[in-house]
Amino acid sequence: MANETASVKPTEAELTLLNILWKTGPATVRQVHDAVSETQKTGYTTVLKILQIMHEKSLVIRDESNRAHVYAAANSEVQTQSSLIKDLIGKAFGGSTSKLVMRAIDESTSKEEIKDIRELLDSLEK
Amino acid sequence: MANETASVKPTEAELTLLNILWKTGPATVRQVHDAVSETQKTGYTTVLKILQIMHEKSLVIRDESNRAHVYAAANSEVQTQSSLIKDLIGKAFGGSTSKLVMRAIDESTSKEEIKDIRELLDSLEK
DNA sequence: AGTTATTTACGAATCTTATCGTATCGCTTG
DNA sequence: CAAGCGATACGATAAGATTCGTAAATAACT
Repeated sequence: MANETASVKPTEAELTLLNILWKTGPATVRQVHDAVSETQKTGYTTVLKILQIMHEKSLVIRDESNRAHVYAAANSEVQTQSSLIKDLIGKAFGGSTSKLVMRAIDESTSKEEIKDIRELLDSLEK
Repeated sequence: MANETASVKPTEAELTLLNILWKTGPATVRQVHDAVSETQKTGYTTVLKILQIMHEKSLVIRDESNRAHVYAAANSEVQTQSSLIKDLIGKAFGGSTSKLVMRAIDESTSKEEIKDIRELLDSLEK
């Protein structure tokens, strides 16, 4: 029972490319490469290869109707974030969401952020 | 400037062993292997090897005074959890703690956990 | 002491990630 | 049409993770 949708965990390099795709929307290899090049030095074919592998894993979908294929993230940013968090909660927090949250929030969390979180709690309890 | 202390990110298998060491305290390879065997089938030498590698990476310390070396986690569970969360926040949440927290808390979070989190927020605002 | 059991050390085999070079394909343009 | 440019495909390489078998060392037992 191979999972076709949300189960594949992106690697670090893959997550970098996904972040770009979520931000810019569907993009060609060149566009992704240009974007990633602003912060890293990575070869064009490296980006191409990673996108091809991501396509095999169904982490991205691609439109091949033009010569330059257009790639897009297969899952939403929210979906992926949720799955990454669940993974971490399971592996490092004994399955306890509150433990993770308590560890995430610390002195450096701003009052603004605390307010946001409190409002979320309020809305959940209804 | 190689980091001697908190910077090495444990792999999945390593995290499994760390969880055991945090729970039981310092332990021999056999004890760790017995513990891990309750939920997985893993060879004794596999556990040994991973612990040796973790020792090279300074993820664990070991006492070699007896024939059966005694391993212990080099960093506390809290330290490691914090560092794993920071890592995830940086890579998948654009550096925003509140985004992570809001994604972590969902319908499945129990009232009990929500209460715990709320108390933490209260204590932080003082 | 000699045999057995336990442990560490070493290294091989496999898999995955990450990175690129080279080849090739298909347009575009002179 | 031929040459060149921009793209994909393919394969090679190197490093890290994971697994385990075998050998060697040490302790324990009869």
